[in-house]
Amino acid sequence: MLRMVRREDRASGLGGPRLSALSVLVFGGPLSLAGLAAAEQVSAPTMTRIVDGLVRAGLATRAPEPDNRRRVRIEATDEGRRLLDEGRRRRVRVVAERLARLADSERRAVERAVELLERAMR
Amino acid sequence: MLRMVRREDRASGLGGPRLSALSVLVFGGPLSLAGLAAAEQVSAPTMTRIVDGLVRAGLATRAPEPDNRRRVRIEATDEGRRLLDEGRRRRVRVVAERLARLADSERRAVERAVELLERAMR
DNA sequence: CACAAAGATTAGCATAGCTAATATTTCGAG
DNA sequence: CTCGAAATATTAGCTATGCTAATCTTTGTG
Repeated sequence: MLRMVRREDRASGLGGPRLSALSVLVFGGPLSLAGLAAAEQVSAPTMTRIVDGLVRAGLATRAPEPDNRRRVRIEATDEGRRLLDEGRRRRVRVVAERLARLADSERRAVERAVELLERAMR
Repeated sequence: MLRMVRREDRASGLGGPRLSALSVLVFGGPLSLAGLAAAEQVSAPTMTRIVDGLVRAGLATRAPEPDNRRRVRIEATDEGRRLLDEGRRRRVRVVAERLARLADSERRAVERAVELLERAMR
């Protein structure tokens, strides 16, 4: 999901992959390991260790699914949600400050270009 | 310099940091280790090892500077230049194909927005 | 000459990426 | 109902990247 670690993100103490996986859990809800690995385009063993780190840090929980105990259900904790919200606020603030330098009409032009690019790149 | 490894880059067999450092050498010319580390915003020991990899792969050379032998001069090889050019062609082609979906006026609107954002983010 | 400063490397640790091999649980065929 | 195959996750073992602290080499200076 997230693809880069920016200066504003480093305050969290988490590396990019953990932060990114956590954001999938927070904004997309609980997932199996395979689901999370697919969402992050990473192999299952790699995701196992990223989740290890999140669980150790108290940012996610891991428990076997009751229906099918081959699967694990990975879920963000409240602390994980809080950490991510703070990170997002920091990020948004940095970009918002810079966008505020543009005139209203210029900002509208940027919005329009974003729409065009989203359509073209899809 | 480069910040992400895209699908189109992986054909090179190089990871993001090596590819990125190589691009600095190719487009910016030879540099000392400290110079390259600063350009890539990475510590000197980290850059030492990235350069190790480039040299092992035959994509860069490392030699002591004759004037001041404390320094090393790191330079891209012809093979390094070739590899990077091919990667760039792949990348440019992917984006160009998608941009071709836009009408001329739309593409001009995107260009204008890029200028605005470059100014605002600086 | 002796010692400090500059520049690079080495040592040692953690995170992330991979593939191959190994549990563990579930399902299906007979 | 049992036994083997499939599904899912983890472990093992490798490489690459990131860091700081310690070291080595070269240069400059009192």
